[in-house]
Amino acid sequence: MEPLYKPQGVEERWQRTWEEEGLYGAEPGSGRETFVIAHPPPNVTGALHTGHALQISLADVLVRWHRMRGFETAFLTGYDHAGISTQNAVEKHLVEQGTSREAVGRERFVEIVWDWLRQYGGTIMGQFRRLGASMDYRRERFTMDDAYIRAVMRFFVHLYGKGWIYRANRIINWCPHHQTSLSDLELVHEEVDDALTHVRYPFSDDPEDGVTIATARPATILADVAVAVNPGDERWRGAVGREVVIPFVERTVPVIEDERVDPDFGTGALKVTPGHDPLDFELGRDHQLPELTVIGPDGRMNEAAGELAGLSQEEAEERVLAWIKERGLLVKREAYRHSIALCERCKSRIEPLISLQWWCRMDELKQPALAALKEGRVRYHPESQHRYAIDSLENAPDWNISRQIWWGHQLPVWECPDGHLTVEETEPGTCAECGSAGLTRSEDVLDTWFSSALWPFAILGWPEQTAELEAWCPGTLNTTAREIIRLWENRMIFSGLELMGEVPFRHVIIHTTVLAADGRRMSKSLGTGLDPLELIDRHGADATRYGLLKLSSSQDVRFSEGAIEEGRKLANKLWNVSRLILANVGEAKPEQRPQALEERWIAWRLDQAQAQLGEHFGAFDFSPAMSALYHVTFDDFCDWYAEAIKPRLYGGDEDAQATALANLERLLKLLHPAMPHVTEEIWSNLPGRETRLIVAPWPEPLGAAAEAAEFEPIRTAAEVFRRAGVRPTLDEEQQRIFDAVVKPDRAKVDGGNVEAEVERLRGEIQRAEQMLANERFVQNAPGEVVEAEREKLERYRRELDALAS
RNA sequence: GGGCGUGUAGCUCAGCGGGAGAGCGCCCGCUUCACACGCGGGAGGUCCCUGGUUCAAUCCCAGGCACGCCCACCA
Repeated sequence: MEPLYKPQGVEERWQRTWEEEGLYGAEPGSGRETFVIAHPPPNVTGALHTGHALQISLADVLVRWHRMRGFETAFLTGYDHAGISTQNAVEKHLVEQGTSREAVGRERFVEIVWDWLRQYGGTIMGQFRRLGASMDYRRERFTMDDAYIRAVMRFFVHLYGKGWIYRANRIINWCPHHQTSLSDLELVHEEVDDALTHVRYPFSDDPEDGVTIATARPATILADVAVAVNPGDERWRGAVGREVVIPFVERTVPVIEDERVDPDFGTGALKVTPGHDPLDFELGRDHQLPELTVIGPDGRMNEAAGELAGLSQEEAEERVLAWIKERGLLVKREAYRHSIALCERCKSRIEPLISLQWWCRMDELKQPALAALKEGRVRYHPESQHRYAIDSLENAPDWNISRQIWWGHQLPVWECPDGHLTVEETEPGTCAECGSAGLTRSEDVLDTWFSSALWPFAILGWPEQTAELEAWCPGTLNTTAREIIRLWENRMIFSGLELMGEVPFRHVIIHTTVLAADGRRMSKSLGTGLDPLELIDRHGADATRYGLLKLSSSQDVRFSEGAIEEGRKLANKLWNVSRLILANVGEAKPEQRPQALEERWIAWRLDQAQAQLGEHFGAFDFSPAMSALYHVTFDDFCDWYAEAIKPRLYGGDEDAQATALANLERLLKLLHPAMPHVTEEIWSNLPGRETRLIVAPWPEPLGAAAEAAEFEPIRTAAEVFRRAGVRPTLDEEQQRIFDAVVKPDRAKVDGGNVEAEVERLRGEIQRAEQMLANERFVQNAPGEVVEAEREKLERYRRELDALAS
């Protein structure tokens, strides 16, 4: 064995072995307690990023821990068809080949997508494997599998049957590039430098006077149908009820009043354009105003724009402004910085357009989910995210679920020549209403999140009553990033409750967002992304897992490679202490024979570490769990225990050898969930080892807690061993130095300088005496606090006496 | 405009009513027989500011300053 641990090669070998030996596999119905994670399906065209890597590390450490603890673990995975992303990728590919989506037509395009996915898709699962994710890859599912499609159709028809899915003409977010509607959640907002134009709209009966409005989009003036002011706005009191003339189109429209107009913005007068602005749309509906549209789905001026038809909005704006200026109606034009909505994928400016779309009503659908959240039947961690999730759900607006793209779940909606709609899971022969034939299917597809909402149970076979569904639903937990709460987590919860009367999982871990080292968001387009595969290549999967878990926290953290390096060092340290033990155990078999002080001490420390690990994993606190592993390995196991037993190992003391092997086994087990590869590799080198560590039973505590009384008051390893005179590998001078060390403790004992320790103890005694002399403290503090203080005082006095003698 | 959160050692972060900590970095000394991805020693901090509560505050409360994220229809 080389002194330097090299993960390359070792890790791939174990990943292959574990999978080939079926150790990742899960089978329902073992009767054992279950631990189930339906891992978020990555985009089928996606590549591993740091968020995935963290998410997998979190989930896998819990999965492996539970597997060792004897749970029936199902770590399930698969792909999302990712409608818009995938369509984009394939369209780009077509353009490179000199053709286009439109040229090949819908049917052929969908075939091409499938071919393309077979060729280029699905690479990410190999990357999951490279991290050591112990998923049941045999059960991989895809959101476009036949069975999955049936589940999605069932869901739609069910909601439609309850009257919770409906079609309506409303203003929606339109992406001119993708030529589809988008939900609010698929937008990003960006600040831009723009201009705010103040224009006077003359009164029809007094062209010299009028109402001055302010607009950032003069091109939409053509679609104005009213001017609105706030009812409390004195400035415009006289204008209400009169009519003004819209510039350029010279149409006469009323001046109305509405509470929603902000008197403090601009001039306090709002031009109302229901066709091209969400607020105006609502005003228009409430005041029964006409809805005019002058911008088309391509983002350019349409036929209704008359002589401006076909122009870009910028060109149209110039023409309108020129017209206004000529007639002296331009009051002013000022620099204006505001935020605009962009498509999150292509960054095109979102065009608010009126469009006939399908909607999912949320008011009733969300109620059981709200109740489940409030009652804690599903729990978000950390707690702050639980409150946010409830809040988001309470405020969830109706959901636009239709998209005008080609790749996705086509709506199960058929229209007959008379315009009647038939909604069924499979194609109906005739119209449900009039019985006529010749039905045509809706061209729209469903929002990808509509199908994702079924993930944790659709992959188990729902709506069929399968053994998997029976055994693994509700699952245990789901891990995800904060921004996915509304898009996915809440939707899975209400879907599960609606369709099965059951929550789909019990816990949701909202994990840290890992930012780039400079504090910016990791993003491919910013160039701040970080390739986890590169980290794995350089430091190993174990180190990468350890590092990401160490970084994870309750807040966002900046990436620092130091954390990964710490993991690499830990793997190396473990490797080397194993070499020490394996090279010096002779024929011994692992067995606990704790006799010497150092053996009783390390048993106690391993118990403590194991208990801490359980607490931290149980609370989903990964960073302190990693710290505990690091310190028990470096400080306790290597620095003190291994050093202390060296002479006995070398001297052929069989008790020491057998116990060392047993302790090493325990340490490997504790480390395995976080660092599976290096621990399995060492495990395979232990004498007479036939089973795999991945399925080895989690150790029973040695019950060494009873020993705690012996060690607890002494507080530090250094003191334990100083008193016992153990550290025999060192010569006298080194012994003196070592004796002076109190490494794992903050109390600094300079053994070569007794005065300093005496000084420290005197300080402690003085502080404790002061507190105990303080009547208010003694009277008001809880009894056990005062008692603890008394005990401390006595202990300090004893230690001082011992030191003095 | 709302909501949430963060300001602790040079860096990345723990701790959260009675001792100011970890890893990395830095300085000094060690080719010690598992490991220089190591061992030992050390320097380095008005725990953002100002008030308040408390016998006691980095920790609780109020205000301020500075950052970050999310939400929102300010044309």
